[in-house]
Amino acid sequence: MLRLSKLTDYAVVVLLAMAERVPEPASAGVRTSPCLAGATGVPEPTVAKVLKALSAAGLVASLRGARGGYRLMRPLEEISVADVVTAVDGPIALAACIEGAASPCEVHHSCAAKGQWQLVNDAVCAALGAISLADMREAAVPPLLRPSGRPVTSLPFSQIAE
Amino acid sequence: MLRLSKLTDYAVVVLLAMAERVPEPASAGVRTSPCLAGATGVPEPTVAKVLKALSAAGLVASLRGARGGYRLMRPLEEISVADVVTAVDGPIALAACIEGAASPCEVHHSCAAKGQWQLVNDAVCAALGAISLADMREAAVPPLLRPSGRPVTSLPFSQIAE
DNA sequence: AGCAAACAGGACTTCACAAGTCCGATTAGG
DNA sequence: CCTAATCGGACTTGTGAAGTCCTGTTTGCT
Ligand code: SF4
Ligand code: SF4
Repeated sequence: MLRLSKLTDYAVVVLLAMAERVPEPASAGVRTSPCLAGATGVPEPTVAKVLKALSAAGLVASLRGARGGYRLMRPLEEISVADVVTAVDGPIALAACIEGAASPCEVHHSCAAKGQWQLVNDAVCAALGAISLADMREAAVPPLLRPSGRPVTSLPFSQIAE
Repeated sequence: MLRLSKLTDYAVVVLLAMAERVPEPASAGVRTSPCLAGATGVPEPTVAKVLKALSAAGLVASLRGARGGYRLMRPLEEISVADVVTAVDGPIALAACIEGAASPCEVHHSCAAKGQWQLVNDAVCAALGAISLADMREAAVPPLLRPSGRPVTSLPFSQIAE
């Protein structure tokens, strides 16, 4: 069905919630896991898990100890969907012969399309990297699809790959 | 990991194998399941399963009876990756709030990004629909990515949706 | 007419990954 | 120095894909 992980979906929701609501400026945008859980409706442990992956990827910073929490580092205009996907679900590798090792595809020796998925993979990465979270937030879906050639964030592929 | 179904991968491999090798022109390009299994290295039952899905979607035609087999209907210049994905894995629906029902997303009532995935979904559909199997075959991956604005097949979205 | 080859369709079993849950380590605060 | 609140990682469970198999139907060949 080509569905991305539900964790990734929740990650976007949580990030949008983090940026949207800043009622207490005293904390400088620091939000705790239960706070975000209550704001989004996602169960707390799941939110915590998502935040862990995001902090490991460097998208959000974690402040430990009492009065701690999470704080997003970059404005969400500079966070692409590809960043969130790679942070939560790992690198984007549609087939088994891209670079996501551990499964050398048991028929790779007699496969005519061995490295050809790279083209599709790059196209998907570009499509996901061209959409920022800010676009998703204010997306009233104006046309049916934008001209598809406008790189909103235009982040290099090396960043996506790693 | 954002991996597409392995069946989809095999479907592309099988389609390429069907088009590539035509040693006996007497059959007009008709290939049997065990023949394709031997040519690709994929186990026969899996090949049969893939072919069934492809014939159900109308990408290949099936000739029953002895001396039967499968024959691809369109030249693979006119078959996009999105067609194969939708034929094998069903419609492309990244999140649970696109149109792939059966799972209304238990937090949809308090989700700020309810319909925003549609933008990303359309972008992915466009990216997958702009690449044909012929592009994959002769893809020596010339640059790193093509200008991303050239619709190779330019099939309408309605075809992707259904 | 009878037989063999090949597809159609479904059901079943197996298994890996994701989803969700839990408790321990760490740190700011009092 | 102690407490409290939080992050961090490890664990258990469930769902869905992947793969296999079987039976019925159709067609060509002998
Ligand atoms: S394209 Fe070929 S080698 Fe690559 S994962 Fe698919 S079957 Fe394996
Ligand atoms: S975007 Fe919101 S409503 Fe849509 S699937 Fe994700 S959590 Fe559910």
